[in-house]
Amino acid sequence: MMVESASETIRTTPSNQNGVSSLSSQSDGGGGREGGSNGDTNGEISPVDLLHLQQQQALQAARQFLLQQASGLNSPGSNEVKQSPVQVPVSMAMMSPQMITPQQMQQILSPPQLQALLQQQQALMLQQVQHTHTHTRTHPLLLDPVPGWHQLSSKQLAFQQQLIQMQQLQQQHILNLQRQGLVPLQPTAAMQSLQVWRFYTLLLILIKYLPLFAGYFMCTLYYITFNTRFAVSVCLSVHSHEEHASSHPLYGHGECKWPGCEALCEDMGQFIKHLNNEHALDDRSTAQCRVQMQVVQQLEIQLAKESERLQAMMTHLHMRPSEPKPFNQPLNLASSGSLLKRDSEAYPEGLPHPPTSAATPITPLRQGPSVISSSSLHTHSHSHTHAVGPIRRRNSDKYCTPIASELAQNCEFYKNADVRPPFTYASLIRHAILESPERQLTLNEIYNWFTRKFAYFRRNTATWKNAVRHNLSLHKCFVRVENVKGAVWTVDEVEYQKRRPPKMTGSPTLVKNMISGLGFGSLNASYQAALAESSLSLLNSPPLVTPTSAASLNMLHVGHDDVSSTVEQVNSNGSCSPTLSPQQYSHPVHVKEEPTELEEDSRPVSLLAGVTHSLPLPSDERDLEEDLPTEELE
DNA sequence: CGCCCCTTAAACAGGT
DNA sequence: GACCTGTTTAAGGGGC
Repeated sequence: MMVESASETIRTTPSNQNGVSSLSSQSDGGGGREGGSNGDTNGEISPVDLLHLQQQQALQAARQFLLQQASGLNSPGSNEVKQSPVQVPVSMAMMSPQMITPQQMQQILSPPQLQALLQQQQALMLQQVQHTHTHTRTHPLLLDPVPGWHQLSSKQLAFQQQLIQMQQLQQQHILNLQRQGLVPLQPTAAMQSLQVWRFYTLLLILIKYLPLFAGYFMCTLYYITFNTRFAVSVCLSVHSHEEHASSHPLYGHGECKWPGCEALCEDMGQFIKHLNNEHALDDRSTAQCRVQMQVVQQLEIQLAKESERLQAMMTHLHMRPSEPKPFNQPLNLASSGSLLKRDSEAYPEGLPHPPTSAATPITPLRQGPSVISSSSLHTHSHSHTHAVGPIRRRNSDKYCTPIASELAQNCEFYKNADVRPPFTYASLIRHAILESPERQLTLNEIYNWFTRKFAYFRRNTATWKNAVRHNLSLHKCFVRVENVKGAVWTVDEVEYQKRRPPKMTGSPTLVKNMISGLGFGSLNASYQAALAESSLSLLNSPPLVTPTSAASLNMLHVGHDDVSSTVEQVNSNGSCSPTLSPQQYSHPVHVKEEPTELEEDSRPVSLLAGVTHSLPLPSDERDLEEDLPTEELE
C-alpha cells in the first residue's frame, strides 16, 4: 500500500553515481585513444606496447560495458550510443561459461579449439581497431562510439595499422606455439591474450549470472530511479541493434530485457505495455533493480581486480604503467567485506580467495562515508566492545549479510530512495539504539533516526510510529529506562538474541533461513520472492555453499534480522574484554535476571577475529553454538 | 492446521 | 482538548 504512493514522492535526483560516473567519462574509444597516445609518444611500437594496448582495450571495453550497465540504471535516455565492443565477446563468453585459467583452458581445449578461440579473440581486437580507424560508418552494425573519435591523426592511424600487423604476427606466433605444444607458463603474448579473453569471459559471466546473486548482496550503488515508475532502465543486453537505436534499452530482439523476464513483445507498444504491467514500481522490481545495481558493483570490483592484474603483469614485463590504477578490494563476496577489513587477510574457508593482493584497500565506488558510517559509529562505543568468533563470525557475515553492513553501505541509498528497508522494526529500532553513543534513545530520537536514515519513513508517520511504539512495548528486548529527562529505550541483547528463530538444519530450509538471515524476513511476499529467486542460485553456488563445518552452518541463524549485530561485532574486534557481560552491553541501567553462564567460554573464541589470537576452539561446538547469542553481545 | 513472527490498526491510559 | 508516550489487543499474511 505504501509502495503505491512511493512513485508520487520523488525527492531526489540521481546525483550520486560517483563510482559509475567516473567510468562514464571513459568513452568507448578510450582504449584506442590510449593506444593512440602511446603511439604519439613512442615512435616505435614494441610488442610490449601492443600487449599493453590490448589490455587497455579490454579494460576499456569492460569500462564501457559497466558504463552501459550503470547508464541503463541512471538515465534511460543515455542509451543511444550503446554500441559496444563487447558485443562479440558475449558469444565467446557464452560459449564457455566457466572461469578458467589459461592453463586450465589449454588443458580443456584441444589445440584447434584453442586456436579458434584465439583467432576469435584476435579477430575481435582487430575488428575493434579496424572499426576505429576505418570509420565506423562503413560498418552498418556499429555506431560511432564517440563523435570525432574516428578522426585520428595520421600518426595514430599509422600506429593502428602497425598494431594490426603486429597483432597478426603475434597471433601467428601464438598459434605456432600452440601447434608445437609449447605453451609458455610465463605471461607471454599467448597467455595475455588468454588473459584478455578470460577477462571478457569473466565479465560476461558475471553479467549473466550475477543477477542471481540478488538477495545475498545488498547493493550499494545508489540510484534514485527507484522513485520513478519507468525510469528504472536496466540494460542487461550487451547487444544493441541499430534498428533499435531509438528503442527502449530494456527491449531488444523482440523480447523484454528485464532481468529474468524475456517476455516476447512483438513491437515497442506491446513492450511498453508489458513494461508497465509487469515491471511497474513494486517491491519485486525494486529488488531486481537492486540486484542489477549489485551486478554493476561487482563488475566494477572485478574491473578493478583485472586492472590490478594488468598492472602486475605490466610490472612483471617491465612496462610502464600508463596511469595509476586504483587498487581494488579483494573480491569478498560478503557484502560486509568493507566492515571486515581488519581480518580481510584471513579469508574464511569456503570463500574464494582472491588471487590478487588482499591487503590493498579499495576506494569505494559508491558513497565512501556510507561504508564506514556504522563502523565509525561503533568504534566510539569504547567499553562495550566484544570480539566475535573469527571463523564463525565471518561465516555468519558471509551467509547472513548483516543488515548493519547493509545499512552502512547503503545508508545513502536508504536516505534518499523511497524504498522500504528490508528489516523488521525491531531490528531497526535495535540498530538505532545501539548506534547511539549512549546506546539509549528516547522515543522521539528513535523517530528521528528512522526519518533521518530512511526516506521511506518520512511519510506515513502515523503508521510506522505506531509500529515502533508497538514494537518497543511488545518486545522484551527493548527496555524502558527512566531517566532524569524522561524515559529512554535500551536494548537487552540477551532478550533480543532469545527471539531469534531456531537454528536451521537441513539444506532446504537452509536457503530460506539464509535469506531471512539476510534481513528480508519482513519483506512482503513479492519482495521476498524477488530476492529469494535471485538468491537461490548464489546460495547454491559452489563458493558459498561450502560450509566449513557444522558450526558454520549453525551460525547462519545468528544474523537473522538484526541490523547491528555485525556492526558491533566487527567493530568490537579490536577491544577484547571477555569479562564484559551482555548486561553491560545492553545497558548499564538495565538489571538482568539470568546471566548466561557459558558466555565466558565463548568469549575467548570470539576474540580471535580481529586480533588473530590462537586460542583453541572449544571442543563442544554445541555449547558454543548455544552461546552464539551471547557471543554476539559486546 | 497450528504456531510463530511480523506488520498494521486501533483502543486506551497517563502525562504534558 | 490536543498531542505524545506507552500498553495492549486484534487481525491478517507468511513461513515452518
